[in-house]
Amino acid sequence: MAARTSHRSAPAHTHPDDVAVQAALAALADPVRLQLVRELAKTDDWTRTCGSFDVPVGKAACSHHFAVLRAAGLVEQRDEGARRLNRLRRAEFEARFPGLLGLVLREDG
Amino acid sequence: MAARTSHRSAPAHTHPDDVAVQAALAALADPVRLQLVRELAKTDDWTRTCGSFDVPVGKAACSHHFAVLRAAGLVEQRDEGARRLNRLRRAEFEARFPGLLGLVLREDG
DNA sequence: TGGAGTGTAAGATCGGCATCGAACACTCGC
DNA sequence: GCGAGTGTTCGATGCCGATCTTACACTCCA
Repeated sequence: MAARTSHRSAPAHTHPDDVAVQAALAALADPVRLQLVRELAKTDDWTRTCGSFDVPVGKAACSHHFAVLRAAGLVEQRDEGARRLNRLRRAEFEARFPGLLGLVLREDG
Repeated sequence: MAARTSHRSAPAHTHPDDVAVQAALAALADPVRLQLVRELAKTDDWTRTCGSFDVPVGKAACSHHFAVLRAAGLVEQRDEGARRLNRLRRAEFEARFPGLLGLVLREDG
């Protein structure tokens, strides 16, 4: 199994190509998830852990939101030791839904 | 009151500029509303009435959905006699959320 | 090996939204 | 005026999703 840092089962990912427009919109229509995506976009890939976000919800809810973002093809997760690192799938998502990520990351409401 | 065809109170409209991204996404994340927008895009402006859509819901729900689309700056309505005609606000919405309407109107899921 | 830190899973609760049925308002043609 | 057609509003209902608490699994480090 090569150089795996973790023995935890890797989370199931969905490629943006397999995501319906409606699912993508629904994923981004939630305020908490919107904040997660925006904060995630501000930092480098594989630097933010699930619990490092300043969201007004508990860790269980936060974990749930990341599962939704994963299913929508918006984020990718990788285990590194006890932590689960995240990455925004900019390129793939942009290829599937051109412009959508840009709209969401704009400053204005 | 000039040349009004109707005496019914005109529905309240919201300009896309006053709509938050999240509200726009939420409006389009519903399957029925998505269908309404798509069908509306296929025909000329001011030709479709509220009840002329083949949606799997009653007229009360349909009326509600049009109110949501109106509040999201997606459609404009105009009374003409007993009927309420609709128009997709392509240009204004495109100016506010570039590319979003195009994504939604694409053929693929 | 034990404790701290991190994330997930399960079960319960709660609120919001989509929907419906019925009643009402308005317009048009007879 | 009356009936048909069209659309909105109201109240009630049902369901899905967001959230919490608790418990569990896993990793790291002392």
